Amino acid sequence: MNDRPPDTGTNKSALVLKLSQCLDLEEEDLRWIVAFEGASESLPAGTDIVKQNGTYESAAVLLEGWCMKYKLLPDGQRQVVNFLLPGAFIGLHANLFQVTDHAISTLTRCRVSSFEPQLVTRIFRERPLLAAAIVWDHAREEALLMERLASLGRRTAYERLAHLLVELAILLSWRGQDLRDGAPLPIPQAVVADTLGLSLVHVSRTIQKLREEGLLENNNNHRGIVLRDLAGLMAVCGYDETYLHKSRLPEKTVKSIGG
Amino acid sequence: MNDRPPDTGTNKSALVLKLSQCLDLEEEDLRWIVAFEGASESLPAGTDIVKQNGTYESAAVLLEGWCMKYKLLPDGQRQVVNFLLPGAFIGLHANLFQVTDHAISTLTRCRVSSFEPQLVTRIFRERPLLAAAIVWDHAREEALLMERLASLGRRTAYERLAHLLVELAILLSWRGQDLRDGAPLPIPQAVVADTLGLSLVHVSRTIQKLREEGLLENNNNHRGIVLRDLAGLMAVCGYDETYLHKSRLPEKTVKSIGG
DNA sequence: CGAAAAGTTGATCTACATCAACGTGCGTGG
DNA sequence: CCACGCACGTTGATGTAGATCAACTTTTCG
Repeated sequence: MNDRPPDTGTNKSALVLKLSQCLDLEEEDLRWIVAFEGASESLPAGTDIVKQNGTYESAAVLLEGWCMKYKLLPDGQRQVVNFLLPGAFIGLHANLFQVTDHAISTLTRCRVSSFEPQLVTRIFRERPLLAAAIVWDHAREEALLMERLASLGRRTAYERLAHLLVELAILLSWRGQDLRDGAPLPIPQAVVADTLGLSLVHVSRTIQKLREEGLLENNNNHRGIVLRDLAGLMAVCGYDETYLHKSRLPEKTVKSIGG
Repeated sequence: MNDRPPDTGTNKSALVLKLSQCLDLEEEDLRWIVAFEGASESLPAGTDIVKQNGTYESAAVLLEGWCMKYKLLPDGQRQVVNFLLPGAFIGLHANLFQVTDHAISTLTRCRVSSFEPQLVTRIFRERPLLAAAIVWDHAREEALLMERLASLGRRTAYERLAHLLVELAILLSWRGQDLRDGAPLPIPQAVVADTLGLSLVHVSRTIQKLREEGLLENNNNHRGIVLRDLAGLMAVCGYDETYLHKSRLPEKTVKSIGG
């Protein structure tokens, strides 16, 4: 799963860590990225960062903690679209759209640092290779979304849950964290339900089942999901990580832009 | 639904038509776009344009006809991700990823014109405002995907179908076509099923129901879906078109890039 | 310590899947 | 031009994954 030894990410910023996955950042790129990570702000769990049908105030980078991006339907139901991990952009669409079609809120205490949306447009004008890295990141987000769609459309509850957990475990492992070390997911079951298109009750039962199969830890303190058998979970859902696109920008793209 | 009189699109290319939605294209932009639409090729219905787990050969623009983008799961099931209408890019990710995580094939006879993927990177370097328009288009695709996810996660079969039909009707109306004029959708029910995460049989029954309600045409020749009452369909699913982002690039973005 | 958030469990219900057979229209080749 | 075959669609009977309703723990936190 990991070709290269995981970077613990203690010195590098999460954003640098992420963008480094697709190309070798130069000194100047790092200077640009520093501008993203200026003054940071700490937000408690349950804070709304972006409100649906609102306007984009500012853009930000998530430095620490977990967020979720979700949509509210007219009848009050909620669909969680994805989870934001450190290094994720928040509200990057500020440059593209006037009105938000989704909401974002924190799942844990978070550190975020906001920046002027114009910063991105300047990168587009002055640093096209770094712009490509941002587009690359965006395209990968979309790839995750497509896979989630396939889950909701064609997988059973059992498979969906396993698939989600494997995905998160892999994404975290890229950041040097490891869910197999007994760290619980900071996601309440109600949120899992709204992510996978299931009812809260059925999520609870499905987790039970995964615990009985020995795939999840049998935690007595009834709180949080703890992985136990990653390979088993992957087998359950026929996990294929192609869609994560763990690969660098093609050489010819870099050449063609960066010259 | 339509603020501006619909452009019939007979003179302008579909791609120009689409990108014009977000900004006023200049002469030079048009020259770049012409490069996308060089020699065109005609493909019969049912042609695979992009194969899953393959490599990106070339990129293309869809000039005429309908395509679908879909994923195949390990167990052979299929999830349709979205439909491509004239003006859509095909395989634009060639610049970003090595391996495809989805497939694309034609639903009708199509005209496509392929171009060197490098063309896009050159636009990124030399014509950032046009690059922004391409990113804008990509972001809008993602917005549709999010809404589809919400459908699969939280809407009933009846609502899902209505929502899909309204969405397609609106997208077509932007191109000057109108589904209410009795034109049938070129989408077989099996494909609708794989789009909405339903079984073929249930799609058939759900269509029946919409016909009984007078929302769809009661076509006797048992082929194709024909709209009848668009407002009724919108009411059924609580349609909110915010996510279509029918708005131009914000002025400050244009200024900030285009100077 | 009390209240609210999070999770569990059981009973019942239903939207949708599955299985199976049949109708309809279209294209192709003889 | 007819006949065969196939893609597409319909219909009915039955099965089931997951929703819903409701009561009850357990944990967290003010």
